[in-house]
Amino acid sequence: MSEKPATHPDLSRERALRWLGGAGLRPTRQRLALAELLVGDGRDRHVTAEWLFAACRNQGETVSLATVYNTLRAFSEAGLVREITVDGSGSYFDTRTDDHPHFYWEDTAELADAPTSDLEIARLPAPPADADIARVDVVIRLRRKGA
Amino acid sequence: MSEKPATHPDLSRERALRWLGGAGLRPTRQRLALAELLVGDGRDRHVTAEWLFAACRNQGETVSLATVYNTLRAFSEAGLVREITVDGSGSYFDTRTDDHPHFYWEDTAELADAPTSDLEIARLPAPPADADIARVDVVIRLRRKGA
DNA sequence: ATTAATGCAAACGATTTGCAATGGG
DNA sequence: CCCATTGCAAATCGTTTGCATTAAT
Repeated sequence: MSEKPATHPDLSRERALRWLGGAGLRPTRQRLALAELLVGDGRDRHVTAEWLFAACRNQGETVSLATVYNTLRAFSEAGLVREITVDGSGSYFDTRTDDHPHFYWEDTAELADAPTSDLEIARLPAPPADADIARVDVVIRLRRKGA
Repeated sequence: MSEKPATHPDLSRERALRWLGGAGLRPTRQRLALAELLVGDGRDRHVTAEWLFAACRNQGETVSLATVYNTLRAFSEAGLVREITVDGSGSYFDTRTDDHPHFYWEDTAELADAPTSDLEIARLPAPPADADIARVDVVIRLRRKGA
């Protein structure tokens, strides 16, 4: 219901534009709308395709669900977002693209950043000789107390 | 094509029987067949439903794919296996049910145990006050060198 | 103009479910 | 015998794709 933008609208648009431009992606109307929802306020975000689709429509923008999926894949391949799958049903897209731990609420299926500074992996298993580590995913599954 | 059982057939059957019994699950013909494939030789295993289905048929056992799925879910709920989802398409079932790190080969989509002893998490982010940690999933994604 | 991006609807693959048939305890 | 388990086929869910239309550069 709240129509108040989180930050100055022009700044949000500006950020989205730079974000797309930096990856060499054409700033179409729908990409811009999606990008604004993702990085408009500069905060990190974990969204599902469905969520983004709904959010976009709420702003009055017209986008098809297929385009949301295709766009998220494009963003992902361009390195703008990172795809994370935590349980079989649906994946999340994280605007923060470096290795960092996540909290996952099992009851609400919400994904959030865990404080990075508090994770310290002292020793990581050495990869087999013919392999490089592409990335390390750490998901801390949370259960509400007294559930 | 190899018809040679990995271990003594009776021992394998025996193990499967105890495994099911310990969880209070009725040892039907198909559950027994699946259980043998999973724990018959005492080694830890990471299987997909499709793999298990195929493996079962190769032994000449008749099982429906639906039953494989339902049975894996039953095993999972009984705490006999742990379900792991690493990327959107399909989940793995691990016969080892404690927290431990995994290697994931991005090119072949294979999941394997990473040497546990080599992982050391010095500090884990503290869970929010109203939450308990249900489990911690660590997946080390591997990319073949020079790919 | 040329080429890429969009939207729809149909296609998809993994998993689940309804329900009748079967089989353990 | 009774209730759990099975199997099949149809249903579901998230995601992708083919292709004609539209919009960027």
